[in-house]
Amino acid sequence: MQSGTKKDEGGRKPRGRPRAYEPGTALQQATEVFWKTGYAGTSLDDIATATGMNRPSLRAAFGDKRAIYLKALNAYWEHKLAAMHEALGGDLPIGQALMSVYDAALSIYFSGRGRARGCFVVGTAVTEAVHDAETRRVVSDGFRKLDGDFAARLRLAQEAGELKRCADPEALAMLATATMQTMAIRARAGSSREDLRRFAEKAVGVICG
Amino acid sequence: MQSGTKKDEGGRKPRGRPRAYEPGTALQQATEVFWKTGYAGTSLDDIATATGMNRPSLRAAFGDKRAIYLKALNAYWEHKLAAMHEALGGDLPIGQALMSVYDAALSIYFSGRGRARGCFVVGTAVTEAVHDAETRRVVSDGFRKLDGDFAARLRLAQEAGELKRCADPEALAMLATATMQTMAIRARAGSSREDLRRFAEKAVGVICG
DNA sequence: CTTTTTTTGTTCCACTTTGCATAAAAACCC
DNA sequence: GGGTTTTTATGCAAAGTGGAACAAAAAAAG
Repeated sequence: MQSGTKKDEGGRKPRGRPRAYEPGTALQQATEVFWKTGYAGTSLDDIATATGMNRPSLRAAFGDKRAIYLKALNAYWEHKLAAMHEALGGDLPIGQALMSVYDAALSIYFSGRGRARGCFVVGTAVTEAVHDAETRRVVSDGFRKLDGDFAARLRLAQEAGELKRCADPEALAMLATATMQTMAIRARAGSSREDLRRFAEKAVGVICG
Repeated sequence: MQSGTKKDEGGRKPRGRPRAYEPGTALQQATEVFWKTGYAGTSLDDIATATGMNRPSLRAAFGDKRAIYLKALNAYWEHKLAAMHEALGGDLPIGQALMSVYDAALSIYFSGRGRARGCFVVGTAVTEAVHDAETRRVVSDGFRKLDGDFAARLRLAQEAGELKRCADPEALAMLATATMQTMAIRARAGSSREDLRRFAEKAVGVICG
């Protein structure tokens, strides 16, 4: 059944009629729709239109609407956390490392055509988190990881003498996450990318101050 | 038509059959439902059940679904901003003033029965803000006012010597708003009230630091 | 070429949702 | 009490939504 990719990587093609879509691309297109109009505001017809698939194919590929959303949510977190991790990973000074994180975040928040959609999690999953336990778990796990990545990097900076001895890396990490979240919210509320970047610079100043 | 309250405050009762509901209460009950399941996730039947009204009465009283939501959103902002303003207004030291703001926010985020719903704006309106211009305007106006209130109070603190001379009140104000927003998000994602309050104390320490 | 396998595309069904139309009810005014 | 006004309550029609059934299509395997 849901055996993931049935593509035979060894060159041998699978047996039946070939798929008219690419699962990864289709999930990405589904994500775009959810991202813009939210989980409840998106219908399967909307997703079918966006992917070029029809509903039975959608169901066969990803399951029902909630399953599609959860797959989109997990894929988004994976992508986003990888981008954050990479931006934090270089050997830049802590302030520049944080700014590269926020620049990466802005690239995501202002991606796609049309109005900025901010963060997929903040903009859509947080709404569902109250009444959907699985979504709530995925959301909180993701933010926990984000806090953890920031905290680890900030501890490193503190050991390197870039931060005050009395600073609390865990608290600063949550503020770093908060900065990212407020940028996501404000992007969705209409703030310009330039304004948000200026704010990020000031926030980094306070955090590293 | 939509002349607002038709109640004759002078004691004389209005002409027709009396209303079986109180508009303010009904709007509050509608807010509760939207707060929990979001705009798109709430049907008029849900609202009718929550208010005890039937749909035609709902329509006559508040208009269609979007109109009900916008009224709920405006009423929420009014209440929330008043609470924030009042918490900031006392003559407490800046750190305590900020904490009383966050305590007031937590009271709202953890109000009602069942799981914490966080902030109505962050939890529901932000989702709609991308594709609904009016919602987007109301959301951004509210956050702008919040930033402004924080900034005014922080400027006062700076003049009183409670903050460093080099501090940037506008930037700190946005961080103060960000702190509130992250608390709203984390409340909805399942964080405990105690954890959030501890985080608020640390955030205040950084902001006033 | 036929069979088998897998996906596609059409169609249908049950349910929900919204808006409206219309009747019934409850109050005041004469 | 009868008429007027305003609200409540019931019901209906049209559109939307999610799910599933089924035949057609496309490819490999024999």
